[in-house]
Amino acid sequence: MEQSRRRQRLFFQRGKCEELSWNSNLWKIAGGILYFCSVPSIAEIYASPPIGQLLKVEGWIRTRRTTRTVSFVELQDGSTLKALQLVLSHEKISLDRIEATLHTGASIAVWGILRSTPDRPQPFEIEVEDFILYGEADPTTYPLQKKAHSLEFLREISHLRPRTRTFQAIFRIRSGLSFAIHQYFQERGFVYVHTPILTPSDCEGGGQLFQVTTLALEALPRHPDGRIAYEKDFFGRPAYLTVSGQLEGEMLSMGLGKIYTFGPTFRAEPSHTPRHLAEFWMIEPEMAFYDLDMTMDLAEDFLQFLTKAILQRHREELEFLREHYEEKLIHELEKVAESRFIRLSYTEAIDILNKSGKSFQFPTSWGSDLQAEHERYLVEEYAGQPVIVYNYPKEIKAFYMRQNDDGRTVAAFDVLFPRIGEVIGGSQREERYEQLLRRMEERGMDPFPYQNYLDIRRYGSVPHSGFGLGLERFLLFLTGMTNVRDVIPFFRSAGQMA
RNA sequence: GCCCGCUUAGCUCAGCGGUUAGAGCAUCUGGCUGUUAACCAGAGGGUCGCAGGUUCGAAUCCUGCAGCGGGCGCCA
Repeated sequence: MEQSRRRQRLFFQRGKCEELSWNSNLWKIAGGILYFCSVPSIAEIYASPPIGQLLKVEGWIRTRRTTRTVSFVELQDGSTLKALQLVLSHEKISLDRIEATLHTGASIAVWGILRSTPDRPQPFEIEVEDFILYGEADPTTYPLQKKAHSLEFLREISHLRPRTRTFQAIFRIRSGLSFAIHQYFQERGFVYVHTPILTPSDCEGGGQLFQVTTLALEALPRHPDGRIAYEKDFFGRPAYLTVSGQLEGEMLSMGLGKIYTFGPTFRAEPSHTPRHLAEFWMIEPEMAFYDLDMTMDLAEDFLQFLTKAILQRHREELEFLREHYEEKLIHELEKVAESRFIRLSYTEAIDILNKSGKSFQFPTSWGSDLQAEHERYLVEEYAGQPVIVYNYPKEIKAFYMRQNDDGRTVAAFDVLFPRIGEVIGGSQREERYEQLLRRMEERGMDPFPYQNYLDIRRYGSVPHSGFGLGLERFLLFLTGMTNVRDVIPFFRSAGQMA
């Protein structure tokens, strides 16, 4: 911006005017003098309006309103949720040309002077000298209109929904959140590591995996006994898409100290809910020498840092989403950013639920997992703010979580948020070789695929901990959306590839 | 995987056994002293998701299927 404005102040040679083309930033005025136009984004114009200057602006048409002598176009270019009003005098630009081309969704470049309009709803507008059409948008078939559309409808046109302010706001917040996540960890000495996407084992045994193969599915090579001949597959053995980078993250943290992963994760579970995706993004920090309390402190500080970052850096987007989707959005974010999370041991949580006087669909008793209705009660009725539940019964948690001295609980924790439930799950890991092996045997797990994972307990093992944050679920909280399909650009879920 | 709901014009929806299926917005046409979801008038636009059944008669009732949405489970 600064550079292009300086350029505009330079003088240029006299000469004949070039034909306007899409990449032309020249403009001829009376006398045949050629000027360079600056080509600011709409965000730059709002940040520092170059009133009275000749500009070239490019974007997509949001709406057009035509009166007898003049037409108004609202132009958006993605740089801000705000639109730029263009004024087209029918004396300069024929009404026929306007009506033939300037429809909602069409893309154009305009040249014109920025005029201040202090007595109008918008602060300024472009008095258009001329425009060119990049791409038309036939109004009889273009799906988007100037009126609001349902999120369900927009899900069917995932290639066009980035044209809406709703999705511009969401994807800007998603971008800002990703940046803030890196910022938080980088400023605190964490190393960003890339754990593999292709994995050899169905680690954790729980989630269903997507199998990856180069074998011809219609003619699988088989052994005489009918087994599939995986030695002919690409890796010489079965391969899958990762369901978590945690096990590799632990190995990396045993050398690098504090690490985090931030990447895609794949689950082949046919869950038809507003909270599940087959491909989603997860952040998994893993810290050597961290116990459960330190990790819960980190998780709370992390979530508050991210929430504050979005409040500070994405006010415009939050205001838009608050106005159109969730009245309490900013209020909720501020509350989370400011107040300490309530910490309850699992045993305390069960006690509170038992004494609540509520009749739950699933009864609460020590040893059973907390259901969605229980989490909702704890967060929304009991605490009124985020809750961390820790020290769960070992039977309902994963094999790698560290056993507590009581013999019946593990050092696990979940962070429960208003509206979205569990946003973080984490634990101190079992760093003692014998205990880990015994846990796996109790569960009937074959330790063979976990030799490397066990090995790091044999050589220089240390107490360590980590957690996982589901990016899309946290984005539900930050944006006020209620379906994870609306916070990822192109969703993949059971039976659907947007 | 289990349960519930929805599917009518490009979009959002009304009609829920009885003439030729409606509204707003969008589109098109005309009008309008610069509009702000502009406004005013008019026009075009529908195999009422698909298949079958009940009935003198089905958008409407029943069955199956499909798609979408939601609740629960699993989880992040």
